[in-house]
Amino acid sequence: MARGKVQMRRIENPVHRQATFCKRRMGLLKKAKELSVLCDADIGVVVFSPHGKIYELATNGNMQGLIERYKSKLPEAQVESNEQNIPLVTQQDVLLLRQEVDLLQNSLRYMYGERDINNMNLGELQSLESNLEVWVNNIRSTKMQIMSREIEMLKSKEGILKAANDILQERIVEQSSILDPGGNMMIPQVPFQLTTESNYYF
Amino acid sequence: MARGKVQMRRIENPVHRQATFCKRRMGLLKKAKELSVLCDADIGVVVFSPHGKIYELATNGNMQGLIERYKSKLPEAQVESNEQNIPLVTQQDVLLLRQEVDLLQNSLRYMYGERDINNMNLGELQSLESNLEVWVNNIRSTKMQIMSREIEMLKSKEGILKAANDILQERIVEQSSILDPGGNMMIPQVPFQLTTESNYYF
DNA sequence: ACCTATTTATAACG
DNA sequence: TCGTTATAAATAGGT
Repeated sequence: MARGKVQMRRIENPVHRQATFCKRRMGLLKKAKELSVLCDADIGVVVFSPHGKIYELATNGNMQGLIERYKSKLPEAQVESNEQNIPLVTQQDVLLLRQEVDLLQNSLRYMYGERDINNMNLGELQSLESNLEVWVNNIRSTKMQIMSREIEMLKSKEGILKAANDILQERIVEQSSILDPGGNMMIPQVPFQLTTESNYYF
Repeated sequence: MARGKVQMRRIENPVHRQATFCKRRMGLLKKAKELSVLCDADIGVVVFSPHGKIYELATNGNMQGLIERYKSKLPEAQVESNEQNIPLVTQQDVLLLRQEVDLLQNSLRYMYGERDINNMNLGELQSLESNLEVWVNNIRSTKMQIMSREIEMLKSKEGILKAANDILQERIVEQSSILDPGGNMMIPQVPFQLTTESNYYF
């Protein structure tokens, strides 16, 4: 895909093949994560390298759950397997339970992981905690931005009002010199109140 | 990835989300096929849409086979934990879990209901921030509970092991005085290794 | 592992 | 969903 189109067949050079495997494997998992996040989907990916090594991704953090969900949604799989003689009632009950669990997991996604106190996973909690902290930090920085913006706006408002005030003052001085050429009347020297006039300028 | 960078979070507009889901799903499966062909790897991909529809790819044409292969390569710890711990879930655990679930769902609903941090006002941000902080604190206290429990367990384990060790030592002294009444033989004074014996007590 | 020229994927729009 | 196109991302080949 770069520096030359690639033919869609097995790369014969083992070094090239290994390098491409590494790069594209990472790309594939990244794409899977992105699809999951953007579109609210649960995704499982398993990659077996030619040497048998496993690379996997389960966007809900639990491949077993995905596999069971997969099996439960595929009628053919059960017909195919040798478990036809197991009582149907039990099977259906299990399926219903699984679906319920899946729904819960779907709603909770990443912060899920502490279903059994005896079996809680510290690592998952840790990761959830830091995710939330990133989230809180984002909110705080957004708040800062909003407040900065308001401050900027108020400052510029202040500048404009001051200028308007100056103009009004001048005009008053003009008018009073016309009405009272001798300058004997008392003219208030304080600026006009700003709060009322400000609405005309915004 | 085109006509504008995309933020890595759930697409809120349902129409856009569906369109993106369709395109990216196809892209993901294509990438998986390519990796498989180019690098001679076996790959399984399962995608659950938010509405529960399944899209899948198994490069060897047989997802069941890939699943079996996946399971056979896993450390048995997971299978073991699944089968052992399900019976241990108590009513209390379920209640606690439900409460936790409610809290999480409320936070989530609040978040997603507001679409996007950038469109929230200061008051909403403030409220969301404190919700998240409650959440983080709950997680921290849960972590503390887990760790306390582990510490308790390790301590009691230690006590039992020490007692067992003492008993074993006594027995050795008895035996050696029978075998060697004169006390001329060298008797090792170090305790037996605990790691092996401990398995009999747990 | 890092660097870019290029190919691919895809967001926005109709 | 399908087509188009401008642009972001992935990555092949090289160092």
